[in-house]
Amino acid sequence: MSKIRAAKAALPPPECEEENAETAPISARAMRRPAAHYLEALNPEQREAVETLDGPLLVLAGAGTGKTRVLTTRIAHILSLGRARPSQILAVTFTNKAAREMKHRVGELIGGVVEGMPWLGTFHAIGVKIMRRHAELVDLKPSFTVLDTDDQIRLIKQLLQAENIDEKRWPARLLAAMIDGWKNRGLRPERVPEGESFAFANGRARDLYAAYQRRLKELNAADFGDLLLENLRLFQEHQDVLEKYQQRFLFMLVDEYQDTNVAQYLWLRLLAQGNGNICCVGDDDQSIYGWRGAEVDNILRFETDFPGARIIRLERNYRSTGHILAAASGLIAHNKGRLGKTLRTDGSEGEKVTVEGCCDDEEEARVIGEDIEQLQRQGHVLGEIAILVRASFQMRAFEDRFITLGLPYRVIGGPRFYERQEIRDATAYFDVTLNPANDLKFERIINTPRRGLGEATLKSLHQLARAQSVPLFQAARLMIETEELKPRPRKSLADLIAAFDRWRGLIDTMGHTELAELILDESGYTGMWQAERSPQAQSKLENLKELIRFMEEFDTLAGFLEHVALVMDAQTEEGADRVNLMTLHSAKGLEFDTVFLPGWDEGLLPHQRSLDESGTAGLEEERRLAHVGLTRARKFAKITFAQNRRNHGMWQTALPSRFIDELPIDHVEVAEDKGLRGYGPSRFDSAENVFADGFYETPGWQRARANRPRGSSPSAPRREPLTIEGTLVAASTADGAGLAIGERIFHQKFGYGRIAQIDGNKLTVDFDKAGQKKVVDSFVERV
DNA sequence: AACTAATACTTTTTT
DNA sequence: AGTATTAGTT
Repeated sequence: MSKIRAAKAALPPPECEEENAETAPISARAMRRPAAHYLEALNPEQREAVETLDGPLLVLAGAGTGKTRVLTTRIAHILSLGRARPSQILAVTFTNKAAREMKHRVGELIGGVVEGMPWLGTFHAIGVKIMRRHAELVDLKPSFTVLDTDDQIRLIKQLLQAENIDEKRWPARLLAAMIDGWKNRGLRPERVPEGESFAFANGRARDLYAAYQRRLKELNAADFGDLLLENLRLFQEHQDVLEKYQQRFLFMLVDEYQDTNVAQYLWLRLLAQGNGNICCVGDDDQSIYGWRGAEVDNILRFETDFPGARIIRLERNYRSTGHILAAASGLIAHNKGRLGKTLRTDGSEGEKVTVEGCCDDEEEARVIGEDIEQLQRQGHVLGEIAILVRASFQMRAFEDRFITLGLPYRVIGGPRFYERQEIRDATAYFDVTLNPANDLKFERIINTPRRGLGEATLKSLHQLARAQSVPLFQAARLMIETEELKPRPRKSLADLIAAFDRWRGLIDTMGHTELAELILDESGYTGMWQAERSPQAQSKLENLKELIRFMEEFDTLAGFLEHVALVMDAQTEEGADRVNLMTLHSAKGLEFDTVFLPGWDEGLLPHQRSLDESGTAGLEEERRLAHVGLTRARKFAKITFAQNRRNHGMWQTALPSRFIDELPIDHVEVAEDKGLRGYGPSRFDSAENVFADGFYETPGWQRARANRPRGSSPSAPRREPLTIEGTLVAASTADGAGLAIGERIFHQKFGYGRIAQIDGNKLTVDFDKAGQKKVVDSFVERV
């Protein structure tokens, strides 16, 4: 042990023994491996990026060039050289997923779990951590709560009401977005430009922003923007605190640097003024979050911002075949403001990028659905196929189609787990139990489920709370002692207060998961969903169960709540073999063998709104989006466009995207005369297949047959229930088919309906709400 | 306070 | 077209 410690600064002898693997410090464990081991896996540029440890470094890492590998190896290298302890490395990412991935991969490199990297996390998670330690310096208590967007809007609404501002003309959302924008740019209320203040309520925006900040402090709360902006203020106003962190962080690493906003940039720069060992990894060609405050300029200006900076370009692409890479490069070359990289590959040319025009979005879904079935027949794995759309409304056509085909798919992205109504309601209950002064949460659930405490009651509570300057909960406690409320609400409110008091009393004696269940049960919250027989109610109950399961990973209720707002994201269950459906934005950082890119229509892929709002800059960002989409593909990419699209009710005719014409012709193949397929009434599309040979071999049919409880061959693989957004959508009917025309059925996605026609295992159902749909029988249950 | 009818809104998403 | 929120009614 001591021998290893003594050898810290030197390279370890190769014959270093594998003793004390559990107890040895990470750096020591890392040293057991010969240094060359991990460095040899890198190409020269990557290796240079890993070994250039001192001074500012910008790694321009094009798509698929091993960006994460560089970051993780660099961390391992620093540790292995003994240049820093794990706690002296700051590594920031944008998403929890990226942070987890990095932690995992560093762990793999140095052979063990990285318990000791306390400063590897998202900007926000690290921001909270620092702010809790110095809360008083930014006018908060260390126990401050982090507001989610819902709470934020609610608070702003109250503010607008108090100021008598017409919410119709000046929606709370707009102000919330403006405040968010200012925070992203590092602007505190007093610094908001006069002109921008006039964009809301005749120039009152700045004052409202200031009032909002005051309310936050009163509530002992911070919103997401504050986690950065207040942190920045902390560093700016307290030199001693800043210096402490400057000294602590010997090395800084930043992932996805092209996505940083001004506040993040200023924060990073302050910290980097310590020893200057900052390494930013990014790709200006993948900056797609400009609308959210990201500044491409940050990456373009790196050399000026960090004097003496080195820039290393990673241009060897290990992901895509030649044609795909060439098509993507040709496209992105049309952008003006870029640092410029030339991606190249040593791999094969592969197949050209296919382009196919469709007459409308339904045909688009049908064409892609057929292609996927074809691929599946050829033995492709569904999980290696992705459909990347520009806007989420495009997903509907695909979901409908896949449900009809019985093709398993999963939606990635979508509303995040903790953002869902039921999860927020449940956590609001837990929050109030722990902290009755949390007005926003209390207000959220005071009448959920309905307990007769509506607007009128809430209004008088607010009045009393304001008059006495006490939290709502306290006001409620006082009010039930008075005659102000009518008997019924008074009783109801008294019961609620008593219940919360009782739950609070149980915190120390009861296990936190049991307590959570008890709260949801006794409050009537679970009962509320059980009583509702809607397609969503069941999945909401499932989600609540999932929430309880998730809680088990924490020691206390408080510990759980601390993490829930920042860290909890949709659990994307891996493993099950499904087609991936997501937006281009959420596809960044992922890769698939086969990628379908539907909706390359003028007005949708260069999105009209983006063009209108940001002109050329908007167009370039849209082009980067297209580039991100193409570069997700390893072997096969297909672009489609639809001439007609039913957007919001109206049929709109669109031209093919200008980006299609910008693709270098040598690497593109236009799929022609396939246009004939799918013409004619869509409901016959499966019927026509009955006569085509091979119908009984289509994967959809086989899947469906394999799923039939009886009469299927025992060896047939059983399909897992289809899930959407992580929730159970269809479980196979246990007691077999035997459904008859005219029967009432229930479908998890479409709701209730009546069977109109039966064709083998495929049912045509007239749904009460969703209209006529074709579904596979195993997706419905009898009612 | 709860229900129903009318009206507005619809890019992308993290934390 | 569809939903989500709001205003008006019971």
